[in-house]
Amino acid sequence: MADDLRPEQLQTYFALVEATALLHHAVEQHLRADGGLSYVQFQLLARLAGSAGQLTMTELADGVVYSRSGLTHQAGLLEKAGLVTRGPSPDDQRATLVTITDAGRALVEKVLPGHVEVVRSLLFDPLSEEDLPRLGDIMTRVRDHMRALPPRSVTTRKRRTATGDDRRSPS
Amino acid sequence: MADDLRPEQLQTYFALVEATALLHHAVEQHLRADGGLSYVQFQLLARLAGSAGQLTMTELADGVVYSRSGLTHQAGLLEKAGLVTRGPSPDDQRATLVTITDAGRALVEKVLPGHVEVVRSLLFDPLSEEDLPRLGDIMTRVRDHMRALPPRSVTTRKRRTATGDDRRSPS
DNA sequence: TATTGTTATACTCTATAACTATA
DNA sequence: TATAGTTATAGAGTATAACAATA
Repeated sequence: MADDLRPEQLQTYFALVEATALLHHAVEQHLRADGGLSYVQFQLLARLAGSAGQLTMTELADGVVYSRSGLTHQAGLLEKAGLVTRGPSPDDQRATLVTITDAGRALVEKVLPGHVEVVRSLLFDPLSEEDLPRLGDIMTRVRDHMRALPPRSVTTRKRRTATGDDRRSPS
Repeated sequence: MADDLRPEQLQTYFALVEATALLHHAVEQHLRADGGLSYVQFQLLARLAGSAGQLTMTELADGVVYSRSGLTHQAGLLEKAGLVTRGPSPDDQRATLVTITDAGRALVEKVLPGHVEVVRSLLFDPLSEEDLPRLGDIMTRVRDHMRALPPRSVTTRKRRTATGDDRRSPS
């Protein structure tokens, strides 16, 4: 299992993956139970609430969802729930402007305290005052590094599914 | 958006979430393209390869999957792909013993170098020699903290779906 | 009675491809 | 021609509940 990374690195990688998986899971649980939202949906709403209230689909997608259709789907769900509205953009006729509604803002505000509480109790509680800037600095650097590297879609090959049905039988 | 966490904490949280999301996505892309495996499937195989080659379903599930049926499903896929076998345990007649096959080991070994390369280039490249032990220490502490806290299932409420169909019409 | 695991089922998320329309 | 967005569709992942068998 220690192929090429030093044991130190491997251990760090595993700890990071497991910790963030647990955090993500806990946060999703809370958002679902407390607001009926998935994490992606929460991110979209939070982004809208933070950015003057309305964004175009492309702006909204950036960094949150990895495919156009995925965002269309999520935006549709949010719209159906009355949390956002969609309308044409005055600047660019091709663009769709997504606007957060009062209900959307209210939901974000309702959910936020609990969300923050989960994050604090799980992530920040075990950290010292020194850890915080270190972790922040490190992860910011890693994030910026990753943002810079791949042009957002990494080849998207044909998807051989080792575990998928081989479908050698005719039907 | 700065509800209760200090701006420093919020920024750290966001950086962590985005960086790990990007890392996770990149790793999944690679595993899928190079081995036809999801990340969960890879984790299961790697775990088996590391742990003497065979584990019971419950042991295997620990920390990887969050529901029994989910693991049964994944194990079924891996078995169908010839990467593991399942059989009764001699110790406990209720238990199912999952064993990695030669093909399973081979696949792990085939995929591992690329996996490691992705992790190195995305996560460790931008880190200094000092960052590594700091990150490792911090995330280990966070992980252990999280492992200790919740008994693995956090209430699992009724799941009100704000974005789901309200289904007020009698159907 | 508690635990291990499977089955059936349903739902959510995500992605690909084809398409429309504007720039 | 390139970009913005939608639609249709399909596939993968995960969870709940009901169940069978063993401890």
